[in-house]
Amino acid sequence: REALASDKALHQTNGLDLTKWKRRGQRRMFPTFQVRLFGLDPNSDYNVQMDFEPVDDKRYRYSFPTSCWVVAGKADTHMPPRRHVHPDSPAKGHQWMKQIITFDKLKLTNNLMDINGYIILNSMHKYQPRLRVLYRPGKGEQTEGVCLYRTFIFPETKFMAVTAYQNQSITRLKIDSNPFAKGFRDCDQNDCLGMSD
Amino acid sequence: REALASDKALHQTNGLDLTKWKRRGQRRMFPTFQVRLFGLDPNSDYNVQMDFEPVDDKRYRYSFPTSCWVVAGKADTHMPPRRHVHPDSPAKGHQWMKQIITFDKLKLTNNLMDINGYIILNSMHKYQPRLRVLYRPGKGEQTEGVCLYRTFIFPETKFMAVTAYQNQSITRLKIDSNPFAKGFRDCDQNDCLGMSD
DNA sequence: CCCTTTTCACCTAGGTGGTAAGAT
DNA sequence: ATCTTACCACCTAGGTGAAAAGGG
Repeated sequence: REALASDKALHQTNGLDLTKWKRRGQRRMFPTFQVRLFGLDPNSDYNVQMDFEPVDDKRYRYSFPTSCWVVAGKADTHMPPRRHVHPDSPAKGHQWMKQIITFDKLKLTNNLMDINGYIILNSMHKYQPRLRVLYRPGKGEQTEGVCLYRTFIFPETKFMAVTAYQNQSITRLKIDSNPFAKGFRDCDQNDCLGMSD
Repeated sequence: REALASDKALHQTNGLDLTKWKRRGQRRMFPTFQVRLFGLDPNSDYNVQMDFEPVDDKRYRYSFPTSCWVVAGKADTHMPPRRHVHPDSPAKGHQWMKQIITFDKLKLTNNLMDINGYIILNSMHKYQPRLRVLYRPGKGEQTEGVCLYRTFIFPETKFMAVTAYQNQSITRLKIDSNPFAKGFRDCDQNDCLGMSD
């Protein structure tokens, strides 16, 4: 059951294009990581970032008979972790707090040679997204030059990186909930009778 | 001839949609205002902005017989001018200087009730775009709280605001140079034989 | 009559999973 | 056998001028 919750956040780091080398192998996260911040100093500058921590030292495979992810050996060597800086950074505390922060520009890839600054993950490995809030001391402030930050982890956002979906119910979930996958929806569902359009 | 140069920057503040009230009457500037900055302090924060100044107190109309803009009376009352802050603001001097700054998010409207923060212009009036570079003194700095800025004006960027094109050659120029108008191009031109896609 | 608004087909730009071919 | 890559049809989202309709 725990495993199912993780499954829901399963993401794809699939290959694409190659016509433009820049575009090779990159996909968004879906669902998008969103968060709301409280308690910042309204008039100070903050940087908001995300990174991805390997959950364990294992490689997984999907067992179809049991519909479960099972350990399939030791982890591949991980790349030095990259950080995705939220594009609104830097911004004042009051700007960060006044609305939900959405990481919809964050892109994942399994291309070790990536030069676009995308987050590099190993397929078939499990990851824990992490939120980082950095305080930027102003000029002349006592702590200038020091980097103060705090890390937030939401265990329910763990997921398995894949290049192709392993679990049919995840595929269906994404098709039903991601607007860009509308073309694959069965319009027999009550979805299409609702107020959607 | 001078008038022709202005003509080239002619823009449209045309109406759209209305299904979404938010979307009523707004168009981009084309060609986009672009600029390159030098001589900033690399490690200080700057805001980069644009606004639009009425060139004179006149209203114009287009004389088809003479293919010229002619004065057609006194100017309508202008709205208090809005400022478009470049979305990368604030940023350090070295970030502004390392590449061309493009104002492609700037939108014009003639909707006096606009609530989106778009630039409000009067149709059939002449405008001068202005660039503003604001220096933001850091915390504890001597000039903190004071707003230091410099204004840059490029006379060749003056233009007439319109809701519909008056001059056929402007229409042709835009169709030929704006990628979004590709559907209106005559493919008899040598354009289509070139290395364009 | 002159200008503005609305709607439209046709683009750019880019995010989906399916699918077949490729790689190991 | 298992996972990855490349390509595709089909979407979302939004920027074009043409043309018809609207308004003073």
